[in-house]
Amino acid sequence: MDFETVASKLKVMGHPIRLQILDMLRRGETCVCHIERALDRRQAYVSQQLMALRDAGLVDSRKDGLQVYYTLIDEDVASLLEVLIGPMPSMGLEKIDGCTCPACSTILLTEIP
Amino acid sequence: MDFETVASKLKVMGHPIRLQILDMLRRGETCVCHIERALDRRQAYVSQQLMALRDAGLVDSRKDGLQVYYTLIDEDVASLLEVLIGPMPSMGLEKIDGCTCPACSTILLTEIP
DNA sequence: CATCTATATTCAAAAACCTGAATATAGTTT
DNA sequence: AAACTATATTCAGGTTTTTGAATATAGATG
Repeated sequence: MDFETVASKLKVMGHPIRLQILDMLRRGETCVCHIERALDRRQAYVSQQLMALRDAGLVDSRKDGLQVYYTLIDEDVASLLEVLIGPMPSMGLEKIDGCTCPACSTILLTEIP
Repeated sequence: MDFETVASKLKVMGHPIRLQILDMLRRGETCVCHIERALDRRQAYVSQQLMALRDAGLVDSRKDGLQVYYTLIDEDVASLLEVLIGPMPSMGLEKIDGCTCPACSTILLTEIP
């Protein structure tokens, strides 16, 4: 892997929102709506950053019904984040209210008696 | 260390020439003339990139006579390069002919009988 | 001290990036 | 099929990066 390639990977990562998205993805596959809520950014904006990450080959996406789920596919990213940010936050996705994705609505249902 | 800070560090590293300079510095303290030759870039250009690295707090410089020597001071950088580029190239500076720095001229002298 | 050498800084124009706004698409539900 | 929902894409502007050219500085040397 030449310097040019490595540099462009670092460049894509060198953006606060994209970095935070990558950090979220460490927990595992995450849908767009979830990222949107967690970061409190408009949908189009999040989607743009996800596109950048996809174009750079750092993440991949999978469609399931209306939701689109993103995953880390670049092996270096996790190692880099480990160095820079520390160990991965607890495994599994954190629930966010206001988020309507399947993962989040599961507990919302159980919480409404 | 927040995402903003980490992102700006990655951003500075996300540049092919700066990345290559950082890679060179893994071998140890290196003078500007040496970097200049190794990368075959004009002096002013190299100096500009060194300034960027200095401003970002990744390297430090020390003046000795006419030469200025640069060193890695950010601990993360070495780890990141290890992940991205692989193990550090053989320790100690590689000699370059045409380079007039003390380290290089030592052998040049011994080579001229 | 005049000059040379190694390095640093300033400036400006072109290129690239960032992001908001508007709009498009694909799947879902009624 | 019409309306809705989640996500994607396009476009345009403003700002920042990038890099070449010119110039400045600090230390060495004659």
